[in-house]
Amino acid sequence: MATIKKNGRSRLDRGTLTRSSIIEAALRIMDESGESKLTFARLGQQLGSSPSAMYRHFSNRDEIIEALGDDLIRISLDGYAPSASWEDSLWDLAVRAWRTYELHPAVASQTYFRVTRGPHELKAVDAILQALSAAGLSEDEAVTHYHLFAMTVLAQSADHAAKLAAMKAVEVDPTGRWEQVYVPRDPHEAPYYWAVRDKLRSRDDYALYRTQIELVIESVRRAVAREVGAVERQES
Amino acid sequence: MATIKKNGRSRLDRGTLTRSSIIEAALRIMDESGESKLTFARLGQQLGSSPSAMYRHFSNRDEIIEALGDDLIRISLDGYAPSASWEDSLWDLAVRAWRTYELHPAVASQTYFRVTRGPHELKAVDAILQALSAAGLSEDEAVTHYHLFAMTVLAQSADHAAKLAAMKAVEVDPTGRWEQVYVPRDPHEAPYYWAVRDKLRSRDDYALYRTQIELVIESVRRAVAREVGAVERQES
DNA sequence: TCCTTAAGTCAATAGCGTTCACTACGTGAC
DNA sequence: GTCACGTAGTGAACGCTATTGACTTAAGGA
Repeated sequence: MATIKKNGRSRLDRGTLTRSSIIEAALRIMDESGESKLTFARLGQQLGSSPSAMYRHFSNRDEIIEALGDDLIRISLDGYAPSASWEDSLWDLAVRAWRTYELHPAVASQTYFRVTRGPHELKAVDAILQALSAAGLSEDEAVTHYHLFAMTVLAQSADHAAKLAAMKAVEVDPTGRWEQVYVPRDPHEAPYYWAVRDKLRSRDDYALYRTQIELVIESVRRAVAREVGAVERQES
Repeated sequence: MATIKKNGRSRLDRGTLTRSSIIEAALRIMDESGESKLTFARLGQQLGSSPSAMYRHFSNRDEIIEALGDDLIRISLDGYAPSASWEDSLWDLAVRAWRTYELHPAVASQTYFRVTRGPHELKAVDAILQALSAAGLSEDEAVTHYHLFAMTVLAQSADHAAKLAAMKAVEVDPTGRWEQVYVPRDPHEAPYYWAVRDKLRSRDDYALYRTQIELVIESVRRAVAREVGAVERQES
């Protein structure tokens, strides 16, 4: 891999570094150490190259993060195929996003709100629209519910990912701050809180996520019923 | 304010800097220039002090951001009082969060996922629980729907804020990247997308937000009805 | 075979958060 | 009144960061 040059210094062969090998290393670094640890120096270490070699493949750090965002969509959709039932398709897409974001929380929290304009983003949009079309929605309702579904999936999965990333970041710095959560000083200050303070602690983000997806799908069902009803009224 | 010392150099009077004056300056900087521009040097400029003077009031940069988070909740709840209708109360809280996050997108996108453990966070939790209690929910259902409501409000408002913050950051750097959004190469590559590509562009995040809040409130109504029904069945 | 292109390297720069020893002001004890 | 102490504000470091430009040299076409 590395060639020894005349002057005694080693240097990577031409073509050793590629966009995808850099993204792969960047993903590994982010997963293991968090967003702030993704530096050019670390990338250089991981790849056995000079830090500034990255600039031959990406014009700046932000472009690397953007590429990571599209890669996350690629990972998420890997092997996806529409189900017979449109509801199953939406569930599949929703769960895939959650799982992927959970596996790569640092990347997820840094990229979810970006429009990557990469090839995989388009596939994801198309997959959602296909499911909504299969449900029987008109184009207008499909667009509305596409936004509703995508917004719910991305925002909630990213919210969960951001918390995971923040917790991981604190874990390394062992101050134990995340245990003191929700400890008020005086009962009368927040009586409603006080009454349920023990129950508040246990929180299953994934169960809440599923509830929200169910609400969105229920909304799709109602929209389909409305449109079917409208057509029937028109025909009678 | 600044005293001239014997040696000819000026120095701020003792007590000029406070946590709240620093937070105020930090909020202004973030609003005007975005998250990455909040530096100790800039804070020093704004306040006419040495950059390192901040360390007498905050132990590091992260603690400043955390304090900004609690301040955002304070701003959001300023003047809030429960309405006669629990639905109005929830709507009020939801709209307040959205508006505040929209006014301070850089701060919002950096703080929404944190637990500030500040005094105002507790008030917000209590206000939501109060509304759900007024709706007639049991403690268990109130806790569940508290999480559902809070997760929806925070994640969606923050998602919107993150986009605003990202757009602002790009605005300064005028590459015009945000106009190329959603432009595919080949119709057959993403046929469902292609069919509605024009309709996809116009997107009203706030309208979608209101739809989601409506879905959550509808879910509360159904839970209330379920519980009323359960009690009546038990009595008969 | 030579010559152009571009991938990888290295050194330099400016800006960042953070630390530390230092200075001098305001306060409480006497 | 005055004296000592605690502490707010200072300024000079430190090590790390992204980014740039000049360089070397491998690869590939003419």
